[in-house]
Amino acid sequence: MSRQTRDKFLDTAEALFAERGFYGVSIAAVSDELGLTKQALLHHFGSKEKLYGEVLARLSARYEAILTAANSELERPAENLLGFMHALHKAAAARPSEVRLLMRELLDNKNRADSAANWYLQPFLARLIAMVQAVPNWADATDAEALAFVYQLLGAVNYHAISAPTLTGIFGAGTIADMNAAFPATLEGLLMAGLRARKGG
Amino acid sequence: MSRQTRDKFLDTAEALFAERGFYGVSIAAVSDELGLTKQALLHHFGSKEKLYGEVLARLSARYEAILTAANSELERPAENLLGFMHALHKAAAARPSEVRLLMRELLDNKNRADSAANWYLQPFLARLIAMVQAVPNWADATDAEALAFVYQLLGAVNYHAISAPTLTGIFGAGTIADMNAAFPATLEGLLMAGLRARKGG
DNA sequence: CTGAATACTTACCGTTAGGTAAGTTTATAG
DNA sequence: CTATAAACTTACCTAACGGTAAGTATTCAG
Repeated sequence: MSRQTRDKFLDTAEALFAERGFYGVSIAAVSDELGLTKQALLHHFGSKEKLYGEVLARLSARYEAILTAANSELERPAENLLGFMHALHKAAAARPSEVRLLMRELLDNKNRADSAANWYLQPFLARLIAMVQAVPNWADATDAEALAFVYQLLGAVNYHAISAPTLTGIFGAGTIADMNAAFPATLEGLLMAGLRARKGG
Repeated sequence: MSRQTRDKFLDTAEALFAERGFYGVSIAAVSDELGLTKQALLHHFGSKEKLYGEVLARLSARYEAILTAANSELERPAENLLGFMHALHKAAAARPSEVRLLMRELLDNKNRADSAANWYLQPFLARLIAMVQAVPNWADATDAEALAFVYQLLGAVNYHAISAPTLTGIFGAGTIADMNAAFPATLEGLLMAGLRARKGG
């Protein structure tokens, strides 16, 4: 019974934090959504900060899983990287609120040394750098160069993921549905062409 | 005299909103930074919402200027697009807090129909779509396809711009300085290769 | 010297925030 | 049947929030 309520709190908090940010959400708003009082929430999590921490930890675990799952074909580095980017895009499209939350954390953690972003991003990015350097063309690239490249792709995926509401407001649902449909192919073109571009494209 | 204080308020508010978001900043925090009371701020701007609106309006005007400035060589569409992306990246690198603020607005404006993002982004994106379609390879691309492409580049630039603090925390200042140095060339490779990739790359 | 406007300040108000204290209800183990 | 613990609630506290009201100090035109 406890597990159920706890998880419901985490689900609701995740959605609200993604939508309005840490300071934009009160613990009363979270508990109201479940028909409970804020003291019920405090009973389970102790404080708002701890609730937020648990939300981020859960999110980090999910990304860890995507990373592990997409890491199958080590003998074909370019395809592996491509597969990973597609998996990331798919996950981002399926759960845009997760990306919104991660983006907020990226913006907010500037002055928080103990931030979640640091420990979930580090292995994640290290792995991606290695994947880029596994591609023949990029074998001699420095970490910084590989990071610059892969971070651009990450930015392309994540920025797109958080933009749907705004873009729909500007261009209408039809155009944005077409854009989303065109996105994976365009991303693939960008990635593969970018990989080849190094050393005489 | 009034002009000076007003502008100082706007500068301070812009920096703080970029750092902590609308709800994370109190008007007292802004005015304290200038050694004034919050009533001085209210005297000039009326309310916190209006202050925020003026900050966004000023920001929007600056981006308008970048757009106009980088729109010189219309006869060479690919180079024009490239020039624009470089200008955007340069502006983002020079004033990362602006990008942070715009990113927050992109996250927050979901339920605000009258949001600033809508009116500053629309002409901005329309222009970029036209620039992509002016490239021979992309002449027959739909708006949605061109948008998908250009939005990936926008994402690459903006995501990178807000990430410096976090990345520095993970990889150290040296590696990130190298990454920043490598960024324009990598972006150029991605853009040009991506442009060529369409229709048999 | 006077009057009005501008740029502020001190004093205050109602609301909401996160959090504590002290119950009460419910389930379960002995 | 009882004891204990977990899952809550009601009541309350202090601090901070955005904002109003009513000043005061300074500047400057007539």
